[in-house]
Amino acid sequence: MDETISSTTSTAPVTTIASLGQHEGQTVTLRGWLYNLRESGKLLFPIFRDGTGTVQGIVPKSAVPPEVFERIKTLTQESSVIVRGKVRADKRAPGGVELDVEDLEIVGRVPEDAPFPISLKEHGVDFLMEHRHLWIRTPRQAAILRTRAEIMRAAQEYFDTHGFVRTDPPILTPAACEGTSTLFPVDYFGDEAYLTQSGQLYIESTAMALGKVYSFGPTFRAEKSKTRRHLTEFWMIEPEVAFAGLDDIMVLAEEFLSHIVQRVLEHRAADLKVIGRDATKLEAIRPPFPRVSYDEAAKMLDEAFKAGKLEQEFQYGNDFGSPDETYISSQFDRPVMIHRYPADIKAFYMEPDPDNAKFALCVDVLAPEGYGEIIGGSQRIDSYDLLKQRIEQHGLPLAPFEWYLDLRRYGSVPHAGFGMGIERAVAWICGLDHVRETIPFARTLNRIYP
RNA sequence: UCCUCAGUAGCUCAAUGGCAGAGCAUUCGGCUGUUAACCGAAGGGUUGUAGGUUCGAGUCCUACCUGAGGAGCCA
Repeated sequence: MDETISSTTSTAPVTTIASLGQHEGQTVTLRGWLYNLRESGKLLFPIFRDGTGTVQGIVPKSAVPPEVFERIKTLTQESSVIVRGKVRADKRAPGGVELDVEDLEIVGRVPEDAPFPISLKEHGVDFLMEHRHLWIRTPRQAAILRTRAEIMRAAQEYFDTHGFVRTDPPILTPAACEGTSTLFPVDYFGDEAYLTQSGQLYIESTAMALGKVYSFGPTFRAEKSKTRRHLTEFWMIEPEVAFAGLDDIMVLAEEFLSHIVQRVLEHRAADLKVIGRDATKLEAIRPPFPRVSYDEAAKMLDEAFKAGKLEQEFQYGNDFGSPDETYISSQFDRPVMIHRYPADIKAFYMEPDPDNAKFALCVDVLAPEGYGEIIGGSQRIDSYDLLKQRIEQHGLPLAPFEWYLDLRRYGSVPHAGFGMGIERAVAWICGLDHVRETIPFARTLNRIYP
């Protein structure tokens, strides 16, 4: 297919815009779309994009046949094209190179009376989300999606090279995992099933089979949350480790996050620049991360309130609110790990702190710059009796958890793990103000189109 | 679920209760180095919906719809 499409216009080798730097002085073929067209008299400046980047072409009227000049002059935004041209280094070009266009073939022409809806000027959120399928063509959105892919790749790479086996839990589940969040119900041949809100309970069982495991897939929350941090469908990567405690997974979390950030800095520096992300803030992301206990964090919030830096007084014993998290994370230049929350406000399966059973052996990792919680994890209860007791205390039925209790009947061991929300991590690493731009098609409270 | 804000041309926004406008996009014309190019011209409107107040409503009032930001809850 590619051969027939490119051969009609050009016999020059097909390449991508991102790799034009290696083709200086050569005549090449590009396949892509017209991003913008500027003109100055007998000079045309078409800007092409191909998914790897953008490059400006230059077309002097005297340099091409009249019909080619006219074809480019009347080209419409986002028409698809195959271009042949000579790569030339130019200091004026943002990417360092320009293309002296020799010939151009139109593959799919956008009609004048129905132009591409997304102009280079500003647009509102509603309009952009309604045209998300087209919005992702713009350089900034493409850069974000490439960075998301890099983050996902780096996350998997970390676990794959550290002895973890990927074991993905089911998406259709018979009951709530934690009994807290609101779930999406689906009809399962006449029975009610739910879309998973976390694969954790399942990977606890695969960890007992394989030692170190992780899962990576979509999760669903039907909460009516309407903020810059919430999606109803989001991706989570969750490691679970047998014979591990809270301290082990805190070390794991800081090394894991540092690896991801360093990979993005290595491989996606150009995209970070397009996005406008201050990379120096990311360069500080290396172990060790600060560790703050719930009690210490509560003290920080107390002092901040007294100093007038927080509007609302923190009530000891509660979970931190968004403004609280923002304040705490703003005190550090790298993610901060808050550990040992009160057991009452945490999930039923968390191991109590042996030093003080009021607290749970759990950790939340708050990203810097006010991005809030990106990781939540804990050591899991390994005692059969205690786990059973906790299920009952939380008013949950035992029957759906029998398989989960089996893990404590047959060779139970201390184990721990965490989950990282990919979209929040992407939002932080890219410096975005909303998670809706971190995923190709965001699912939010009020939007399921396109 | 609660609080706040917004809805006017395809898009982004103006318009003291008194003739509905600009920029971008589109079309036409000009310009040989433009960087969201620029300059000139043209076409483009049931002001979210339904009521109400008024001589007169885009503007004021009521209800509803839609969206956004935040709270709660969470990753």
